[in-house]
Parts: sequence; C-alpha cells; structure tokens
Amino acid sequence: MDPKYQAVADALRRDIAAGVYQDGETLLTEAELKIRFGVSRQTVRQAIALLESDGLVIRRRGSGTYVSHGPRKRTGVVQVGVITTYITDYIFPSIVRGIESVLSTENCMMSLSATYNHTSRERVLLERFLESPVDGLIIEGTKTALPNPNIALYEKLWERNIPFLFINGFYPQLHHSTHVVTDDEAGGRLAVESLAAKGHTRIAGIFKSDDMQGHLRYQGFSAALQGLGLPVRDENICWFTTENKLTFLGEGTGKAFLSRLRGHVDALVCYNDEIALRLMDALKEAGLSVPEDVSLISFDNSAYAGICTPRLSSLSHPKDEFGRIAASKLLKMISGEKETSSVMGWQLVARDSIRSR
Amino acid sequence: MDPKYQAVADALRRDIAAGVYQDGETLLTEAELKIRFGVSRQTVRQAIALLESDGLVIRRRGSGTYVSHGPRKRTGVVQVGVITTYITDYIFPSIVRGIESVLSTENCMMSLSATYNHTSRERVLLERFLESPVDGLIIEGTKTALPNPNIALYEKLWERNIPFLFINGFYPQLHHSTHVVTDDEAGGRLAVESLAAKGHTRIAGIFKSDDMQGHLRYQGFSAALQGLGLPVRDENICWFTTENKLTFLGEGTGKAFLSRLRGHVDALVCYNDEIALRLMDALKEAGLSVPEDVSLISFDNSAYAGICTPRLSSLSHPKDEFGRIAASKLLKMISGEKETSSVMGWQLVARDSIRSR
DNA sequence: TTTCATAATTAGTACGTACAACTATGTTGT
DNA sequence: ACAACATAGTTGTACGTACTAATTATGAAA
Repeated sequence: MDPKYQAVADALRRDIAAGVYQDGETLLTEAELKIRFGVSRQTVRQAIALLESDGLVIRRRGSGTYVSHGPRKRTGVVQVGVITTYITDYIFPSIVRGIESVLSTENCMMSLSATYNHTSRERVLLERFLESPVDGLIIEGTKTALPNPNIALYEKLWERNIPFLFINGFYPQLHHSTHVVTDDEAGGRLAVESLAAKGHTRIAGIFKSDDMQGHLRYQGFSAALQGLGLPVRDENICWFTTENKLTFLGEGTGKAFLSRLRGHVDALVCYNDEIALRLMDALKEAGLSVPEDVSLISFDNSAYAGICTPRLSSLSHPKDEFGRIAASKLLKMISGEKETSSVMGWQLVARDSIRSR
Repeated sequence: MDPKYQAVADALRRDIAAGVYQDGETLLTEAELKIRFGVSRQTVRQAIALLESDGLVIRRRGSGTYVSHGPRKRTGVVQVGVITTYITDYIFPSIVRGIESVLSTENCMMSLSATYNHTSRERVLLERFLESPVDGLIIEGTKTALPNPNIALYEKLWERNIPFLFINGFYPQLHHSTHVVTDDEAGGRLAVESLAAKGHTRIAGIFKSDDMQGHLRYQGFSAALQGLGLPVRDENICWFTTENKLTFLGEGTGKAFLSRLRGHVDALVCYNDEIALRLMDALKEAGLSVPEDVSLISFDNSAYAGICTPRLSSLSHPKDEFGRIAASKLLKMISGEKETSSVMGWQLVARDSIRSR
C-alpha cells in the first residue's frame, strides 16, 4: 500500500489534472488539506513537496500554495534557445551578439545551436528543446522555401505554450507565427533599381532556391525588371542550393550561366556577399573584371564586402539591431504579451563593384 | 543566516568534495550526523535530501546513505555552459565553432554567455549556472593575472560535482583545475627569436597587464631577450588593460611610449592582432611605416591579420581545434574520467610586417 | 482617501517521538 | 555445511509541538 503522503499527492494531482483548481489561484492551504485528508501537516507538506518538484504547484511563504496549472513557471533564470543555420560565420556573429546583448541585461541564459541549414538537424534540436524545455526560442528557419517536415514539432511548442519567433526566414505553413525578417522583395527591387540607375539594362541574377529569402529577392528582382520595361530572361537567372553552393559555379548550369555572361549581361544581382565573393573569383578565372565588364550588387553588407577587391556594393540591414529586436520581442512574448512581426528595410552601401554606363 | 539544514548540507558537500568519504562506501549515518552536528535527525534528513536531489548521495533504506562520488547520471540531454570573454568578435567565433562542432555530435546543448572580461559579470554568470545547474562548464578566465574574487563560486562548483575547464586563461588560486591553454611563455620567446632572426636588436613590446597570457608572453619576451644578450629596457615595455585598450595609445604612458619609438626601436612584439591593428593606425598617424621603420609581430593570427595592409606576421594556434579539444575533454570529465590539462604551441605565420635588417 | 501600524494567515524551520520497512550480520538448529 | 531465525542497525513514514519569517488583511489614524 502506498504511503499516505503518496496517496495525498496522487489525489491532489488528480484534482489538478481534472481542473478542480483555477490556474493562478491559491486553492489549498496546508491547514485545510490536513483536515480534508485527515493527516498531519507534516504529511501534507511531504505530499506538496512532491508536487512542487514536479512543477505543479508553487509555494510562497506567507502567501499560500498556488496551482501552476498552466503556462510558465519563470523560476529565476530564463532559458532562451537560439537556433540559427550557422553560428560563427558570415553575418551570424553580429546577430548573435545583438541577441546576447539584450539577454545578458535580463536574467537570461542563451542556449545556442546550429542547423547548418539541414532540416534533419533542426528536427534533432527541436526535440532536444522539447525534452529539456526552455522559456522561449529564437529560430532561423531552415530551407524556408520548401515544405518543412518538422511543422508538427513547432505545433508541439505551441501546445506546450513555449513562445517562439523566427528570424530571417519563417514557415508559411505555420500560420500566425511571429517573425523578424528583412523585406526581401523590396530588397530585390532596390538591387535592380540601383543597377538600372547606373544605366544597366541587361541584368542577371543568382538566387538561392531553398530559402524564402531567395524566392522573395527573385520576386522583387523580376518585378522591378518588368516595372522598368527590361527583359526577364530565364537563362539570366541562376539558382543554387545549400548543398551545391560551394561548387555550382564550376559545374552544370552554373558553369553554363557563367560562360553565357560575356556579351549578354551588364550587371549581376547576387543573393548575398558570400556567393558574390565566389562569383568574383569565378569571373576573374573567366577573364571578366568587376566592375569594368560586369557590375555586381549583393545583399547583407557583411564584413567581407568592405575588404575584398573590388569592394562590394551591397544592400545592408542593421544586424546587431536585428538580433536585439528579436530578443526583446521574445522576452515580451515570454512574459505573456502578444507581439507582431517586424519587417526591416534595406539600404544600399555603395562601393566599387558597380560601374556607371 | 542560513537555516541549519542548509549549513549541514553545505558542510557535507565540502566534505564530499574534499574526498573525506570514499566513493561507494557508506560513511555517514543519520544517527552519527545528528550527534556530529548537534541537530535533530529530521534536520539531518532534510540536509541529505538536498544532497540526494543533487545526485551526490544515494540513500538505501535499511542499508545506509552512500556517497555517489563519481559521475552523475547522464540523463538525456547534456547541458554544457560556455563562458567566454567575448562571443562574436575576434578569434572567439572560431573557438565557439570548435566547441559547437563537438557538442552537436553528442546529445548536448550549449549555453553561451560573455563576461566582457569583467569579474562582476563572471560572478553573475556563475551564480546563474549554480542556480540552474548544467552538467559541465567551459570557462575562459577573466583578468587571470589578478586575484579573482569569485574563487568561492568555483569551489562551489567543485562541491556540486559540476566539472569545469578553463580555456586561454585560468586561475592559479584554483589548484588542480583543468585547462586548455596556449604556451604563452614559449610564444613570447618565439616572437622575439623570430624578430632577432631577421636582424632586429632593439625590440619593444606591448602587453596586457590583467591577463595571465600578457604576463607569460612578457616573461617569454624578456627571457628571450636576455638569452640573446639583448637589452631589456623598462621604457620599451608598454602595458594596457581591458579598460583602456581602446584609448591607451593616445594618452599618458601609451602616447609617451609611441613617441619614443622613432630612433630607439627596430621592432615590436604585440600582445595580439587586435592591438597590433590599433598600433598600426597609431604608427601611421605618427609617420612611421611598417615594416620599413618598425617591424611588427603579434599573436593569434586572426582573420584580420591576412587582410590588413601590410599583412601582419602573427603567431598562430589552431583555434577550431582548441575549442574541439576543450569540448571533448569536458565531455569526458562529465562522464567521470579524469582529464589533464593541455598546452598548445604557437607557429609563426610570416607575412609582410617584418623586414630584414 | 491614503497611510501606517497591527493582527491574522500562511509556509518554513526545528525539534521530538514512535513505529515500519528493510538490510546486514550473527546465532542457532538441523 | 547449510538453512532458518533472531537481532541490531539503518532509512522511511507519520504524527505532534513550537516557533520563525513572509505575506496579506484589517482597522485606526491622518
């Protein structure tokens, strides 16, 4: 037979599960329970200790024992999980620094992990965060242009009442999710218009096919071309993916795209600085010089952009600020506030990779 | 004042940490403890309950209370805390990436925080990690050349059986701590010898005064000068700190040091690339050119070193590897193995900042 | 109505006692 | 030599009492 304190704890567990007690309300004092169950106060305390270690109730000296039947328990330190595609490369250090700068002022700890843009890793990470729960998550979507196989896990986060927020890319399948993103469609337009303003008319583009950013930048790109009455040729568009980004310029369609440039194209819109750098190498290899033969514009304004030769003209967004906004938004969500999504604009940082015609 | 059961628990934790009790052996019965501490058996039980929930002891009814002095049970997800001075600047992204690459293959989560080289922040972080415990910690020491005010917290980690490991710098006050560091004394010697090999004899140095790395590099620096029969002049040494690193070259002793260089000094050993870059700016300002007027060698071989003009000759250590070694060592410590410290060597990456005389 | 002091209420700490359940060990009987 | 039993020692459960510390409610005073 179970000991009495076990029996009392079980009875209380059942009551709590059945919803006998309201959420934040105090419904059971030790004195009352002592009478109700006909046991000593010590035994009641022993039972409640079990519930407390399960996180079902919270005891507050002088006040009462509260059923924490619902959302969050906010015990001192707030645990925030951050899932990005990469941690320490490219523009991510800046974003992470922004996030950290906000979290460090609050009483927060940041658990950082990387997906390397693989949904399989995203799945593993989400499962870990579900197993040892956090108070909130900041997530950079993985391959957001493709149907995401981990939607069920995100819905589990919803059920567990763990707030989460997307940065850079999010999943359209998940309705009403909050996100902090750049206005990539507008960015695509701005890139084309910046080139057109310098007299370029034959404009090609390289885009990433598995990210929503790639699709949107392409969308803005082609919309702007149409708006300016410039031709949109399929053969002037080159697509790459996470998996072939290191090699696509040297093989298959990428190689064909490159060899077609001379004489057909004045300017190129690049998905981001990382690819722009690879492209510049490939162009040099092919005997084309930037910006004399081809002008170049890209996205992100990473540290590389100001360093390479020629220096890259690149669209910029405030990366630290980006992280700070995301972090403070998430903290508000954790404390129960509703938050709406933010969309941030791009600004051209003009350098040497665009030539006037 | 702490309640008695807390005091008893703390005393027992200390004893266990100090190795008073053998591992599997039962060494403490409630009756004995009751007499030893002069408290009631209930109070003893309350204390032991704390130890048990920490996994330090195991109670077996009818048998005794056993010190489980060994590895803690690896239940599911392993939480690893990482405390560095900075997260996203300089060489830290590489180190963090190394750590992450190991942790991600195991079932680990990484909680990342930065001290910005302030012991007050180190204190806050350690308190947080004690409050919501992790399975292990990788810590970069803060101002390791100065007496550390948070030693008591580190000893608490010992008592709690939470393994921790230092990288880059550690605290000599903490005996028998494990660390993964570079051989800074040898580095200091190598820097001087590399300059001397190019014919430099009048060699000055800039070092950080609040890190042990600074002291050791200086130690190797001056030992090498003496070994080569070269003069070691105090006025050829410039010290800076975390707090004045942005400004010291423009004021006070730093300014005086700079203005003394011309005509008195052939070559400079710099604490690291970050300071070397600032120095190069200051030298240009002062009308001195590198390497024509002054040769320069520094430490860390950061990404900057290959980019700036002139490109910096810098001592290098494998930063990713550094993080990987630290992480896998910690994981072994978490599973109960004893680990010894590692010291890694430096290798000169020669570029353009050293001129032959 | 606000402010402040006080009382009442509630959980936390600490001690004590008694007995139950279990384990280890030694003793006895076969 | 082996099994059954008894016993001492250990932790677990349960109750009781008394007091402390924190919070909340109350009521008087301003």
